[in-house]
Amino acid sequence: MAQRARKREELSNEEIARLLDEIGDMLDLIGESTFRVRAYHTAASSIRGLTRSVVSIYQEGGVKALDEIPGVGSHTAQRLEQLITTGHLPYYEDLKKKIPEQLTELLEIPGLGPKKAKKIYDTLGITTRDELVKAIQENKLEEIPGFGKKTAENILRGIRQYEKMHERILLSDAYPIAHEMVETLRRQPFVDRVDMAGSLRRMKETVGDIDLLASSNEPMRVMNFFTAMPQVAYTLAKGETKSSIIVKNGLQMDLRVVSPDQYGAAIQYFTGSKPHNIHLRDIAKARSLKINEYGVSDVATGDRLAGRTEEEVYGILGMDTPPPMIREDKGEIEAAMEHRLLHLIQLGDINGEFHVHTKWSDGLNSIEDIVEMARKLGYKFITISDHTERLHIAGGLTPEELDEQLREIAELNEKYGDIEILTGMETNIDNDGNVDFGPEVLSKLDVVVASIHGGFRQSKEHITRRMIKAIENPFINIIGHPTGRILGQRPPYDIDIEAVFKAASETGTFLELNAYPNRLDLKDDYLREARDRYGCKFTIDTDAHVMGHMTYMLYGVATAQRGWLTKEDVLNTYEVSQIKKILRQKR
DNA sequence: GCCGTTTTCGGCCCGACTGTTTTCAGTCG
Repeated sequence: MAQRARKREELSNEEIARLLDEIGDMLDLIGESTFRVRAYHTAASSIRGLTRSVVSIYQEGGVKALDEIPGVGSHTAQRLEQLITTGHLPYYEDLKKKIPEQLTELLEIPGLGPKKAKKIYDTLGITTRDELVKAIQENKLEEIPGFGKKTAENILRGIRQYEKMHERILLSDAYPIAHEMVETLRRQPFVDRVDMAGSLRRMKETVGDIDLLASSNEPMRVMNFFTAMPQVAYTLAKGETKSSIIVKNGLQMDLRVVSPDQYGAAIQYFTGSKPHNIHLRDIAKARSLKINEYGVSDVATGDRLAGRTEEEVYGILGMDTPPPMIREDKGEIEAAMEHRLLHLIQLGDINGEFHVHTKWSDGLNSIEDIVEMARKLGYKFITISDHTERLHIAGGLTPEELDEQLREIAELNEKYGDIEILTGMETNIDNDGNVDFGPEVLSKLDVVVASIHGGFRQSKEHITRRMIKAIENPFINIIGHPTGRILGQRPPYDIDIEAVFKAASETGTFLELNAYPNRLDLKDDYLREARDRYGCKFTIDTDAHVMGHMTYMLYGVATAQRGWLTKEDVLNTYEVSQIKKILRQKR
């Protein structure tokens, strides 16, 4: 009994979201109303964005509180209650009996949707990708009415593409490629404007593909150029306004071309997100307006009213223009309507950072290299924060080595008049919540970052206790990468994040937004919640181990923007004298 | 299934491209 109760308690938001997504897919396969299908996916997506666990929301506020989650209505609320209290969901289990186990996996193949998947299953009894590949190779698929050789080929290619990279790729892997492509297109005389669009322009931590938008009076020339570039592996679709290619590393890249006077409407449309656009269209509709990628028009007269610039499109709806990074339909539309959008932090606001490694521990550069890089970035300060001794694998510093390092930093501070080098360390939070050094060592430093580097599988209570003990340590200023996730590799450790926010806020401990592209930890939703509900303050740090990593600040700031952070929320934007004063206040 | 400045019922964003189709369904974003 205790075992079952414990199991139920551990039901995570991600598990619940996956279950709802799966229900949506199954309903799609049996031909249910697309609106009902969408409702399940919307609910799943909404739950993924929550900072509080659905289980605790239910425990505190019951079904009513569940119903208040956006996109979750009374039906789903009741189903969630059933799931939470009994550990079972008969509705889901009944659906599973109707639909073969792996059939929903076929929906993940690009180019294969619910209708075709169902038809393939009904006629050939196929439920897995392997069976599907075999059927295509034996030319069985093209015999199905409505299918042909081309369809079979496309599905096979879709399967290969899926197998090659069904995971989303890191922003930092897509961004430079897209940037180069934009620059190349921009140089062509027949191209008017080009920009990144989609999740890339919104700077999401991972992206599924690369969306580009161009304007031109000669769209076909743009498309011919685009699909003939040397990077193209093959062309998925090519038209006058839209083309899709797969580039040689397996990434999909879509290019849309519109005429110059439609650019604003198009960049708005193709930036998304989808929920943001759907909400926007809803508002337009209520005002008898129609928005598409070519402009905003009056439904009654058909007159085109806006579309040249993005500001025009939002303006005609009575809204300010929300920055792309927050267009997720998480309140930004209401804020834009009421002219209360925040002025978000900008890359140029960053005066320096607090978490950089050198070859004193596991970094590759000298302190001086790092300082030179910081000057190149226009920083007013930089912090050297190497690992400490008990993190052996990272060549952590002993107290004696630290003293030596402090002497070197003092010399460099003499040498450079235009930048200040702060002394620091990234110390390890051990299994009991203690760190390597005591006050006699820590008090020598300007900044102490403390992070968890092991024991990821400990219980939620244990990890939370460790973390809070570190937060309560008067010498610890910053908690490094607070959830420990590595995108695409390791989930966050199980921690009571709200307790962490609360303790950090109460003690004046900063939470790091680690800008390293596979961390971006804290993530966007957490940043916003920590600031709005608990009044937390943050630092943005690259955790650079090579000086080139320091340019990752770009991704950190973008994530901060996605978390609605302003300059005031982030310590890096303050003057050095203020920073030193603020850091001393905790001791 | 969700939701409310037309609505507690009746809507639900909108258009491009492809393929197997003689007029459109399926898929995608």
